[in-house]
Amino acid sequence: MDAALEDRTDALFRALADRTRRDILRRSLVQEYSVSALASFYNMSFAAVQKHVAVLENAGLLVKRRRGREALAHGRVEAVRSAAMLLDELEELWRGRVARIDDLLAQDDNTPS
Amino acid sequence: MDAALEDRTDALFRALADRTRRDILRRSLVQEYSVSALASFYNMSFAAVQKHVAVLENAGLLVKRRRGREALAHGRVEAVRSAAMLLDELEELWRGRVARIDDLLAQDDNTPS
DNA sequence: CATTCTTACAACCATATGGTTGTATGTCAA
DNA sequence: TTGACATACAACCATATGGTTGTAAGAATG
Repeated sequence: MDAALEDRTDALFRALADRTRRDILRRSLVQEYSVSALASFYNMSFAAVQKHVAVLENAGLLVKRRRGREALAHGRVEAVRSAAMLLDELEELWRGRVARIDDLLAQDDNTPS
Repeated sequence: MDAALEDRTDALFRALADRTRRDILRRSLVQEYSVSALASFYNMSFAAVQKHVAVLENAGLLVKRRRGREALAHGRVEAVRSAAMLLDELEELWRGRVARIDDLLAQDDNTPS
């Protein structure tokens, strides 16, 4: 398994591992919000929310588009799906019916000692 | 949404956000491994692997049972499923066909300012 | 133009995380 | 009983994370 893929997977799950970010994601999956509109929902600074948005964006879970002075964020359901598929792979592994088991368990870094 | 539920969700995704832990989970979903057996797969200290196992256990992704002097770890596919279901909820939200949208978006802490 | 809104980003701080080594304890085998 | 093996856990360290405030700059509006 590719190290870059693992990096992206780390970022994906890490982005999901924060309740504020999950809430931002929920909202921005339903409709577009400017960063300041999102910020108004939480009792933390604008900059803090801005950072959360950046983490989600970095993980591919959300994209921003520019409209005048504001940045409109909307969630990317495909990224949510890809996270779900990674979990499905784990489940398949458990079911014992994975063809690519070598691929899944093969290590490049973190190599057996 | 319950704060305790959010805590568990944080722990779930956080546990999944590390490649070593994902690998431990993959392996222990297929079969039981003692902690030291798991440790032998990675070039880091036994204690480091032990901590990763503890993080997975704490997130409910894995359980340990005792056999003599060794602790056998095996993955809990139900926890993997519950993580997948959380992602499914996000997807449903995006599809716009969620009945419990109020429930999902209602905040107790992180209240609108 | 001047002002206000919205974003971007740097600097800083406290705590969490992922790793280490070392020590203690329990279990199996000789 | 002694010794080796497996686990547990504490202490420590460097870096990442989640928050803050402050500053700068682009875009809408008077």
